[in-house]
Amino acid sequence: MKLSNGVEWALHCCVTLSQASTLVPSQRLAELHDVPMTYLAKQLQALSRAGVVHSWQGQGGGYSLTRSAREISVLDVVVAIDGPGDFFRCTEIRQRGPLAVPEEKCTKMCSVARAMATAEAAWREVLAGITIADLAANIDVASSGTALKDVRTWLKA
Amino acid sequence: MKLSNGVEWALHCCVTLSQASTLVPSQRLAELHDVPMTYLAKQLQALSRAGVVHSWQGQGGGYSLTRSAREISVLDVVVAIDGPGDFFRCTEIRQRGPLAVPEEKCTKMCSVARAMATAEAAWREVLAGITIADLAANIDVASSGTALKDVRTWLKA
DNA sequence: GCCGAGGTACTCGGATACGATTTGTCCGAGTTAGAATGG
DNA sequence: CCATTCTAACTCGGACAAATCGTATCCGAGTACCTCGGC
Repeated sequence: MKLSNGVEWALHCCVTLSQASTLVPSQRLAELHDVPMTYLAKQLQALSRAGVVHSWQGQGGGYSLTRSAREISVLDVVVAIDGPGDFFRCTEIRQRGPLAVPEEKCTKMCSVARAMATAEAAWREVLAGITIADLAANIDVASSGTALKDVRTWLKA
Repeated sequence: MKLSNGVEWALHCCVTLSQASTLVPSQRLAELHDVPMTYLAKQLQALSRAGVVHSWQGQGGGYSLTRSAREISVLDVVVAIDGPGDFFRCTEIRQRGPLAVPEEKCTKMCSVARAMATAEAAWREVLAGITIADLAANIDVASSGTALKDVRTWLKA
């Protein structure tokens, strides 16, 4: 099991957008991160559909965050790219085979599914507690405060 | 992103094996859960390689747990089937493009990768805290104590 | 000089091929149980 | 009757196809800016 590469790109793009004072087209985002423009566009499309970013067409158009970077969690981005589905989907094995449990007896979730759901909830909780603003702040600390400034400068050029 | 179906099968098989007083061949496990025998064998193979179960060849052979059900965590099984790799693998985007950070400056993990790693650790921690014995106990409670007894009886028949 | 219409260039959006990973299947190697045979 | 050998059936293990999902790409729809012409 692995997460789509698009998640990483989307997160970096959101951090970049949080530093932009103007709209940023996908061409420019792709250039900055050195990734295939056409494929990145697909991810941005997903972000747009999920309401994380807003798109503006036409000359001078591009993408912008729909709300403050502090209001966008990492989970929002992950769900937008990877879909809302759970890692683990119970196929109700207990209802199959010679010892099948009748459906009316299955009032509670299967214990296996429950365990996986609990773990997944913990995962989601952590991601929901981290915002794009947090990511940006950490990046800045790691680079001694130059990284975000460089990005802002580059975006204006 | 989704977890392999084999994980669910493997977990149920481990619960079943925890109730067995003798070796259980893959044919019988497949019959009980109503899944393709040949494919289930593949998952059991993975469990065997990971040291979760022990296999015995020849007539009267089959599988058994290598240790007590209380000593086997759900995480052990998941890792055995799905592999030890992380969901998220950082491709070091920060080292690419016009604003690439030189490698010697990358002493700390990327903040994006760190966020994902934290979330994944939380997920693993939950799964590491749940054992096959716990799963069995919960199944039994949900079925008013009949499910495991039925399994034990069926295994002897 | 000002206003408006038109064209053009640039943007995003969905539909479309390719590749990799997961899923599913098969046959061969190894081992044990049992039967047959000789003592 | 017992020990030994042989056979045969049953088990797992790794190697082999098919399907699904993620990756990558292209071309069309839409919009804003700029230019050009008329007033």
